[in-house]
Amino acid sequence: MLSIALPSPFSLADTLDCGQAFRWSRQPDGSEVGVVRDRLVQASEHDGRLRIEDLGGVKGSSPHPLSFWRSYFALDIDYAALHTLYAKNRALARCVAAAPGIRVMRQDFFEALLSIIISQNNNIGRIRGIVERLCEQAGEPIGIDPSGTPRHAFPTPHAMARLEPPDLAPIRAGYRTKALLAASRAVADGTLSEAELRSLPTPAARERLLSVYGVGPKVADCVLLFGLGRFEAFPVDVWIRRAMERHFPRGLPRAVRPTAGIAQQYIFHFVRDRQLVEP
DNA sequence: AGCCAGGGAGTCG
DNA sequence: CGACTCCATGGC
Repeated sequence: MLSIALPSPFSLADTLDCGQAFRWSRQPDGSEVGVVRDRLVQASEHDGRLRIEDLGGVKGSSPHPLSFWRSYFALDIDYAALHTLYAKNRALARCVAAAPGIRVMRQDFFEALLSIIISQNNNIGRIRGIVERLCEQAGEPIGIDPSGTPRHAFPTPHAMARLEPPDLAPIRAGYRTKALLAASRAVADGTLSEAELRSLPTPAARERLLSVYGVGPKVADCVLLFGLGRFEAFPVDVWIRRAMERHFPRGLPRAVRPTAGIAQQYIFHFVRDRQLVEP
């Protein structure tokens, strides 16, 4: 079992349940169980520390080391400094006040890409169902979670690429099926390379994403943010904070950059769902 | 029954 | 480019 000292602010529940990830679920005891890459894990927060217990994984995989979790939960990012920056913008300040412990996680690229395609014109409950059925359909089995449900890893691009639309009928993704397969094939055949995207500046990476069928501006920005860790498109680290201050010495402009708007939108939905503000 | 929910593609002017 | 319309599905 791993134990990690948590920076402040941080909220495990808010981070995992705000709609940026779809494979974690809250347990009756308050802990969170989820599938992360090839492993089933249970996480909980106790007086300033994050506890992570590995519950098994696909054959041949091994538990994630502590360094993985630091990156996954963005524990290296100075959110206190970020919140200071956000205080200058009314909308962002409201987001922070509603759920100050949310962190934008670094998730798996391919999982983020397909999950976000699924999320288009959709709602969180149904998104979670489709994602889970997709994993049952095409992902490697892992084992039984504490609630007795069999869990699977997220499908690999190659496993997805050899499917046809009828194969995906059971997941009931509707018209998103075509886009799921197009994106999967683009990744599987190298047309859309994660390594290349990571090597590209954000605007060029966005263009590459937009060239894939079913990927529009919203999905591209979400993939940059959640699947490629482009926090500079979403100004969450100190380096970018400095860059922003250099470009906007008087503070943030009224219109924040597009990707920041996306994260903001996600958090607003979370806030609305919790009925902390008027719809 | 009708509307809509974390969009995007296709088709018109 | 801007303003449509359609696209499956499921919950309210």
